[in-house]
Amino acid sequence: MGKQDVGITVSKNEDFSEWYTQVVLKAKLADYAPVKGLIVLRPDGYSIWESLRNTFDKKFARNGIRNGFLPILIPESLLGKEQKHFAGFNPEVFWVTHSGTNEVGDRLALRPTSETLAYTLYSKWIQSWRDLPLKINFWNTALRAEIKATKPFLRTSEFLWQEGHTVHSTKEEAEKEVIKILDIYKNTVEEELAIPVTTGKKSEKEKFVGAEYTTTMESIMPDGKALQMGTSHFLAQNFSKPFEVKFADKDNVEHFAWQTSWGVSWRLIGAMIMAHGDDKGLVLPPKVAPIQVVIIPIYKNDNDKENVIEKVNEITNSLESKNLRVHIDSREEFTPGYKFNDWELKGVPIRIEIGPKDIENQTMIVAKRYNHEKIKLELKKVDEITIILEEIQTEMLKKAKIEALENTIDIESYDEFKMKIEKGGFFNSPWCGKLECEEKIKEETGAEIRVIPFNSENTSKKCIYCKEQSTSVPIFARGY
RNA sequence: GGGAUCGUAGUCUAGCUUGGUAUGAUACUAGCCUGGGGGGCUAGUGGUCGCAGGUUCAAAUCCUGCUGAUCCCA
Repeated sequence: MGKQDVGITVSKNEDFSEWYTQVVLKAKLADYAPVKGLIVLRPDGYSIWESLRNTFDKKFARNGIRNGFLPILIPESLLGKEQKHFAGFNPEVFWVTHSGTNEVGDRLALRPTSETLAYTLYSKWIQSWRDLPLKINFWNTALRAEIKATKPFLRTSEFLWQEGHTVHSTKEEAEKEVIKILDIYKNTVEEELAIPVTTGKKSEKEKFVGAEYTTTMESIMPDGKALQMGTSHFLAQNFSKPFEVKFADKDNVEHFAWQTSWGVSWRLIGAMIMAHGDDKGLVLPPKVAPIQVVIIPIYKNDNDKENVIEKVNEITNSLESKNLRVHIDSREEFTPGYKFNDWELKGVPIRIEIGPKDIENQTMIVAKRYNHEKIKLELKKVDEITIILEEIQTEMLKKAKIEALENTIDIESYDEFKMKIEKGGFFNSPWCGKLECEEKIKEETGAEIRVIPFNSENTSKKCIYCKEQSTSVPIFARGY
C-alpha cells in the first residue's frame, strides 16, 4: 500500500466531506453497519464517548440529577398522546408491528425520544410537592429513520445520547434548570472537546415540537456549516397536562408540574473530528483522548534496545503515576516512521520518541499532534508532559475560537447575504421575528436560523428580508 | 422529495462495450536484512465479483428486482 492509501488521501480543504468520512473510518472510531444509516462504534470511538459521559455524569450529579434507564419500545397510544409532538416525529419513527409471526395490537415505536414514556411513569411517581424536583437522566439510544444523507455521528438512524427529564413545581425553577443544563453543556463542550459554542434560543419554527421554547448551542464547522451541539427545552406544562404529571402543593391544591428535557448526542464526536482534524487525520483534545501519550522506542541493535526500553519504562511509570493514559508502541514489524504516521492518523496528542541519541543526551523528543511542533525535553523533566497536555487543550480551544470568529460575520444587506452564503459561515443578521421572512430566507438561500443568541434582542436594526423593525439578531447558517 | 454515480481479496483497482470462474498494487503470514518520518528481498495465504432472480451450454460481464455507499438540487 502506498503512502497515500494508508492515510487520509484527500485534503480537508479540498474535499471536506470525503475527508471526514476517511478520518472516521481510518482512525477506527466507527464503521458502517449492514443496515442503512446505522454505524458501529469501535473502541477508540466508544472511549471518547465514555469520557464525555463520565464528565457529564459528574456534573449532572452535582446538580442533583441521577441516572435511570427506560425501555426502547413505546406503544403508539402513548407516543400519540401529545399531538404536536407526535406529528413532529411521526415520519421518522420505526415501528415494531410483529412479535414473531403475530401482529401486535398497539404498534410499538422504537423510541425517537422518551418524553411520552418517561412522563407516563413520572405521573405515577409524583404526588406531592415533596416529590419534586424530580431529575433523571437516561443514557440510551434514540432511533429516527434517516432516509437520505446519512453521515457517521452527524446523521444516523440510531444515535447514542443522553436525555434528561426534570419536573418542577414552579415555572421559574424549571426555566432555571433549562439554563443550568445549557451551561453544563457549553462548558463541557468547550473544556473537554475544545469547541466553542454559541448559546441562545431556537426560533419557533426550529424548536423541539412540544416545547414552549428550545435553547440550543451551535457551532460553526470548518466548512462553514452550522452544527447543533445540544438542546435544552422548556416544556412548560405541554406534557404534564396530557400525561397528568400533577402534584399536590403545600396548600393541598393539585397543580400540573413544569418540565424540562435536554440532550446531547454522539454528534459531539463528529463535531470534534471536524473542528480539530487535519490532513494527517484525527486530532484529539487531550482530555478525551483514549491514549494521551504514545511512546515510540527507537533502536538498531539489541544493546540499544535494552537501554531504550529501560528508559521508556521509567518514563511510562512516571507518566502513569500522574494518571496519564500512556501507550508504548513496541511493535517490531513497523519502522518508527510508520508508527509516527499511524498515531498521527489516530490523533494522539503527544508522541514521545526515544532512541540511542536521546539516551546519550539524556533527552527525549516530544511531538505535539495539534501543531506538529517537535521539542527536545530533558529526561528528568518528564513531569512537564502534564503541563504540555494542559497547554495543548487550551491552545486547541483558542485556535478553534479564532476559526469560529473568522467564519462569523455581521450582514445587514440581503444581497450580500445571498452572495456570501455559498461560502458558508455564521451570519449575524437582524430579523423581524416573522415566520414568513424566516421561511423565505430558507427557501431562497438554504440558510436557517440556527440560534437567536441570548442578549441579541435589543436591536434597532431593520429585518434583513422585509426591512421592518427587527426583534433580534439571530445567527443564520446552512446546517448539517 | 427530485436527480446522478458507484459496489470485484482487509484496502485501492483491471477486466464489463464484444459472455468462457478474475489483473495488478498494497495489506496480511513466514524468514532474513533493516530501524530518528509510511524500508528492502524471498516465499506464501486470501475472492460464493453487494444480494436474489432471469437469459445462456456458459454470467464479474447482458436483463430485472432488492440492498448499501457517495455526490448534486429542493
